[in-house]
This record gives sequence, structure tokens and C-alpha cells, in this order.
Amino acid sequence: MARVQKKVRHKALKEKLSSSPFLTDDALAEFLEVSVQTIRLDRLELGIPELRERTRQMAQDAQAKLKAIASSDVIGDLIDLELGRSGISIMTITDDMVMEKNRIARAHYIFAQANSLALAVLDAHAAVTGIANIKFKVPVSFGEKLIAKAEVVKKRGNKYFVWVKTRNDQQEVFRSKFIIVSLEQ
Amino acid sequence: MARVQKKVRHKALKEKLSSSPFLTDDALAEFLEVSVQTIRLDRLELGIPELRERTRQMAQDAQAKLKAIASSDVIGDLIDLELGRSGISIMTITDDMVMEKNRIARAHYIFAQANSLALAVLDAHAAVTGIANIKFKVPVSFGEKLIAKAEVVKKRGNKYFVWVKTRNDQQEVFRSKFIIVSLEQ
DNA sequence: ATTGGTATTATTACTTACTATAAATTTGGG
DNA sequence: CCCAAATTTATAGTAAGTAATAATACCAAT
Repeated sequence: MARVQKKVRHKALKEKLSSSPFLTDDALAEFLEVSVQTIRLDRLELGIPELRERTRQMAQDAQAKLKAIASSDVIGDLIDLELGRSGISIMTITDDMVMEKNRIARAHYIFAQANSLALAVLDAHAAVTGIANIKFKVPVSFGEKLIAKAEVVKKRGNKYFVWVKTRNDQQEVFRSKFIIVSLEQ
Repeated sequence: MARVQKKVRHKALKEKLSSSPFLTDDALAEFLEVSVQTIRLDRLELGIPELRERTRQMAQDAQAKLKAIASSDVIGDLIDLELGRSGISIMTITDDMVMEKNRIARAHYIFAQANSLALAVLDAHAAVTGIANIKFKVPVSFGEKLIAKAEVVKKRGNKYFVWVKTRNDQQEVFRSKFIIVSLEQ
């Protein structure tokens, strides 16, 4: 049955490209043992752009992602902020954030969200994290949306005490107490 | 003096390409107000590959970097490991790891090094961080090399107590106590 | 057995963004 | 003004495509 073969080939094509995206139609044709034209029809049907366009998109995407990771002082999206008092941020657990072995989110991402929120709430130009007490209550998995709420509970000298609680849909998954030190002079 | 102009143009070319690497020779020729062939000679002299090759390289580089950041279960290089007992990892603070405002390392990178080392030492296939007590003693800056030492100090049931101390050249900059929970069944 | 429709392959013309050479022209300094 | 380097123009060839059309294969059902 040709119809089935086509679907199978489409699947194989997508898989092949996701593992080696820099293949030409020629190479793909050889790999799948069909003609180049068939590959091109397949790409058309599947909406897969040509090699050069794919490459360009990958370069741009990856570049943008790198920039985002590198330069974001707040990990997660800040959705509410009362400077010096409280703040809320949302972060969705992506593929990149989970451990390969068990698909559970790496602790430092959850920590990063809480910690950077704590710093954002204070907006002290030179503030650094001093001490933190953190508790991971429930393992978090791929796809979960985490909502972190930070609250400044006390100030003593140049030390701020910030509590951050993180929930998923159902429950509190993480809880932390930070002491943030302001280096303002 | 043509010779100087050429050098100037070469410099301008390199700058332009570093800010917008996806320009064709045509676009570059227009921008620098010379012919396309001149641009090509320039690229030849400067060893700059053509647009497609540049794009491909960028895509690969960025992809590799992203993968390195995302999928490394151990942040930092594991240089010594006695399974179930202790481990040492080294991490150098790069550009990406510091805050823009003050060039001080973001806390979560230092945390990530310690936390992932703690997990690596245990090598439990399904272990997650439960509780952590952490103290950032000294701010860490760009370029510093951090050496984290982890030690398993106690085991109670499925809970492991791991201490991680992180030093730079001179002093201890970070100290943490983790309780890691093994989910083995 | 023939017909119809889908799938595949082939063919041709055209495009972009080049490389590689060679030839012609410009230009600035002695 | 002349010369050599720098620059521009010209020409042929390449890879990896798009787009469109035609030819063939295959399979299934009437």
C-alpha cells in the first residue's frame, strides 16, 4: 500500500532531519531510497524549508536562545512586581530543564527562578544573594508551569529577607527563604 | 591613499559582519559602496567564508553551545569522583554567568555547580534535591575559577546528606548542605 | 480488463549566491 | 606623465534549490 509507505517515509524524513538537519535533498533521497523529486514533494507537503533556509533559521533561533539565556537577569516571566515588597514570575519547564534520566526538572532552574525573582523585587543595583534556605517539596516534570511568588518580609540594615514560594497547578512545589545583601555604598 | 582605504574597509567589513552576519556580498557591496567583486576579494584576503558557510557554522556553534548548557547533568567539569563518598568539580565563570549591572556571578550558577555535583556523587538513578541550606560568603566575579568539593556526610533511609564547599583561588566563596532524596523503588 | 487516482520520477527552465579566472579600468604617488 | 597596485567588470562554472509540467508506475475497484 503506497499510502502507508508515504506516511512512513514522511515520519522517517522528519526524524532524519531532526537528528541531522544539514542534509541536502540529494542526501535525503539517497537515504530514503527515493528520487530527489519525491523528497521535494515531501518537504512541500510537510512544510519543511530547503537546507539553506533551515540552516538560517537554526542559526537565528539558537542565537536568540543563547542571548536570552545569557542576558536575562530574571529567569521566567515577571508578571507582577511591587518594588521592594513582592513579585510574581512564571516559568514553564522546557525540555532543556529536565534531567535525561528521569525527566525531572533540575533543581537549579527552580532555584534560579526564585533567586532572580527575589533580586528583581529588591531592584538594588548591587545586591547579591547571601544565604538561602530552600526546600524542594515535590519533583517537577516537563511541561509544568511554575508560579513563583516573592515577598519581602523583613529588612535589617543592608540585609533583606525575602521568601519565595513556587507552585504548580496543584500544590506548592518549592519554598525558599533568601537573605539578600545590598552592597550599595 | 588606497592602501589605507582598503584596511579601513576591511575593518568596516569585519565589524558589519559581526553585527549582522546574514548579509550577502551584494548587500555588503552596497553598504561599503564598492563592487561585489571587491567584497569577494576582501573576504578572500580576510579568510571570511561565504554567507551560507557562515550561517552553517553559526547554526552549528550555537547549537553545540546550547546543548552544552542544557544537557550537562554536571555543571562544571567533574575532575574527581569517589562514588557515594565525594567529588570535585571545576567551573570557570564566563561572561554569560554574570549579572550585567555589576559583573557578579548569578547565584544560581554557583548553586547549579554544587547541586549537580551533589547529585553526581550519589549517582542514584532517581535522586532529587530535597532541602538545601546555602550560604554565599563572597561575591564571585567574571573569570574566577571555582572549585567545588562535595562530601557525603550521612545517610538516613533514602536521604543522603551532602555538603558542598566552593572555593576560588583564595577563599571559600560558597557553602551548602543538601539533603538528596533517592526515589529508587 | 480497463479505468481512475495517487504516488513517484523525469525533464526543463529559472534562481541565488556563490568560486575561479582573466581582462580592463581607475587611481594615487613618485 | 607613467606605473603598479587597487578596483571593477566580465565570463564560465557550481550547488542547491523553486516551479511547473509531463510521463510513468501502481494498486484498487468497477
